[in-house]
Amino acid sequence: MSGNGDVSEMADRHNAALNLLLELVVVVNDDMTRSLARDGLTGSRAHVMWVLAQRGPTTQRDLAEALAVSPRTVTGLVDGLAATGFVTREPHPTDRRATLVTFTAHGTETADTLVRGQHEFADLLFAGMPDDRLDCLVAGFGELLDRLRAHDVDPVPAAGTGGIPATTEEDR
Amino acid sequence: MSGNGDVSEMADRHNAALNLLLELVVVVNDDMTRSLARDGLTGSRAHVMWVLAQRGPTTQRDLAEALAVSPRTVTGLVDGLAATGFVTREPHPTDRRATLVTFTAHGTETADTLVRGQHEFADLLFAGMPDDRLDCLVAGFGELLDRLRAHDVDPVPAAGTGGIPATTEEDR
DNA sequence: GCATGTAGTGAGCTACACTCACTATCAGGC
DNA sequence: GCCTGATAGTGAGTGTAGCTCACTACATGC
Repeated sequence: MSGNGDVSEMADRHNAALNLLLELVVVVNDDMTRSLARDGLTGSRAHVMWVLAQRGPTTQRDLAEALAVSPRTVTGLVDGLAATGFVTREPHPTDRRATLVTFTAHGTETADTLVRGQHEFADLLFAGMPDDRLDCLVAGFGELLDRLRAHDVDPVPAAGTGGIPATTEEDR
Repeated sequence: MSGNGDVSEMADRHNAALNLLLELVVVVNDDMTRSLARDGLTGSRAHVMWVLAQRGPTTQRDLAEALAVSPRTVTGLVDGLAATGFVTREPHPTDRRATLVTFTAHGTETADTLVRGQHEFADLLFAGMPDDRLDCLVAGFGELLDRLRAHDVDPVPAAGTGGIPATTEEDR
């Protein structure tokens, strides 16, 4: 009985922690979305800007791969960024099929703003935080990421262990 | 000069921590999206299910408020949930303008599945984690949330103090 | 020099958010 | 009782972000 109580107490603590995490996810997302909107960007378009800032002029195909998105989607994102003057499509020097998505001056400027904004955000979250708490948070984030990745990579761990195999139940 | 070095070292640590957090946000979002898709739901529709599970049959107007979304958007979400058999629109007993969005049997069942799934997710993230690390993570999440909320609520803090006005450090 | 593959886009779909305009209904005031 | 104003929901239209499929233009290999 008391053993059972302990187990469910732990489960409650885990659920509470998850709720906090989910709330944090929502709030972080909101904050970033609003901040990006101030610069005339959406999340996806900012993602393109980010990749472009790291790699310099990039083929749409390569952008698609970097963003884990279909080439067609990149066409749309680049259309948007070009329409608002952040990037241009330049001809590829050796491959006439390809275009190199390239920052305009405004684009470069905005990319810098994004970097600065992210540093400010890091400051907002962590400035003045005691070292031990920061260490523990970083370690915790790392552990959570490891667990999630282990789970994602491992859809079917082994053979015949009888666990939850493949719930091929579909209803539609 | 050495002081400056320390400052930028701290800033680097903060940026690294932010990168970890952002990665965590992405991975958590992905995991939940995929998990919901297995139940035939999207994030927004699952949000509706969640509110319905908490409140029972609910007016679309109330759903709109609970989800912080326009009434028109709720119409679309409920259309989707009704088309896939999770909910029905029942007449409101006293107000003929309103409809009560109500679970079908399948909806109730799926809502239970969602709750179970969330508990499993909490387990995946936190099961077997040492107490001190869990404590520290929970406290850290709380602090980050507090900081973000203080920032959101405070677009213009006061008059002319210029600096960082009220660090409102709390960890409940 | 011809077959095959690759880069990008048009067309068309789902989903989620918004606004504006409209219908149906409710609730008051007189 | 009836008219007026607020409220519940939806149709129409827009923007963003994904997807697939089919197609053009070009590159490359044999």
